[in-house]
Amino acid sequence: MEMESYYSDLIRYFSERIILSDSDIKLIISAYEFRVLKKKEFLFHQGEVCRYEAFVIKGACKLYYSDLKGADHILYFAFKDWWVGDVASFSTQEPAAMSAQALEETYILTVNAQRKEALFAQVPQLERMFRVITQRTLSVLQKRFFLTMSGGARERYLQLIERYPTIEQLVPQYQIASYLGILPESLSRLKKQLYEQTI
Amino acid sequence: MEMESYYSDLIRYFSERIILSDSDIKLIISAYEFRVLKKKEFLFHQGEVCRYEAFVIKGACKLYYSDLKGADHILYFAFKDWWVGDVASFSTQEPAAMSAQALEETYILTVNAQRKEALFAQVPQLERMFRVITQRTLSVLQKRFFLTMSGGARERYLQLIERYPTIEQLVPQYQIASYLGILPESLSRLKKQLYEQTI
DNA sequence: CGTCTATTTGAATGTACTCAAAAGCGGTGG
DNA sequence: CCACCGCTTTTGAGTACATTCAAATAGACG
Repeated sequence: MEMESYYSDLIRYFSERIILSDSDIKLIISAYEFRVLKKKEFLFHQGEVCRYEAFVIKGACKLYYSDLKGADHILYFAFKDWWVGDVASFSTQEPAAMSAQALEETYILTVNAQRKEALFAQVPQLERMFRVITQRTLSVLQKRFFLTMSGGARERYLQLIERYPTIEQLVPQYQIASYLGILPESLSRLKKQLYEQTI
Repeated sequence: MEMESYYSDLIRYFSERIILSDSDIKLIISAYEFRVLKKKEFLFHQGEVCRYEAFVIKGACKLYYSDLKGADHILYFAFKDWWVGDVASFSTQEPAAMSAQALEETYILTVNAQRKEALFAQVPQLERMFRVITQRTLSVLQKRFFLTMSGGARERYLQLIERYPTIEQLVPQYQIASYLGILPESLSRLKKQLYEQTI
């Protein structure tokens, strides 16, 4: 796998959403930097400024919030073609509300706020594209919020494995529990209960 | 209060965020339509397309999701200077995940998707402004989600009245319970408990 | 004043949590 | 290859918080 092909994933992602000229593509490639995160390495920590927004080429990250009691709450897992960042911290340079950590060796393309701003000035379609992406992200989170408010852990778990059937192969069970907002013990009991019903 | 002054609220809101020429202002005014929602009137219903995005001039709306059991979950209250809409439904014309209803007589300025698109083409700075607004909305919801995951109802209630000290004068208690994700009975007990601790 | 709606209170229930310990699994080094 | 270690998952017992269902009280509005 050549360096070039890492960028081709990003260009493909953009091209599926907006029309790009050859010069646009050159500008994009020069704005993003390739980087490898080792397993358990952080892209940014909660409480520090999120200086980079990243596009995942290969591997996986988790974005999570650690509460005052020390419990972690996973906002989402970022696999191939997902974005990793704290929107608020990245755009305002204030401390991040969450951390981003690689679950395995992960290849990413990163950009800092200045470069992204400059890129928006050079390729104005990107401004529109990122607005649409942010709208979709907001809408997905709204639905997840409603699901959390209206249902119990069982419903959240069932919807998760329906939406991402392979998730249990990709991340350990205690991380899934953290995503669902329950303890690993509770998820274990939940799965046992579901299994017993199936018999 | 003259019709003109309704628009002045919107123009002030925009002018605080981006630079507008006189012709920009004229375009904005011609894109938005003034409308009054009577108490309990809906701007859009869950399951139907959200055809209008609205800016609140006076009054208040609630945006909420009704779950399968018939319970309501308030996403947010929209007062003066807030936006009312379902971002996903408005932009894709798919069915809305929530409803928007006036809590009292409410004055709004509305725009439909076509007009908003046309306005973006005419006043490109707006595209940027709405991207920033959507980012902030996303960030606020992320924090609320983390609060919901990490804390109990007491913590959510205390943070709400700290952030919006006047909220209890503006909306009835059962609506606040719905916002907090608990039943009115639970909120009643919670407040009693907090009051007893104070003595 | 009377009716309708909102709030409070009570008792029993349920879901997920806490604390604790055992069992399973995977990798490492002897 | 197996024994051991650390980490993950499972299981158990007791607890906490919010719910459910039901009824009583308080408030708002015509």
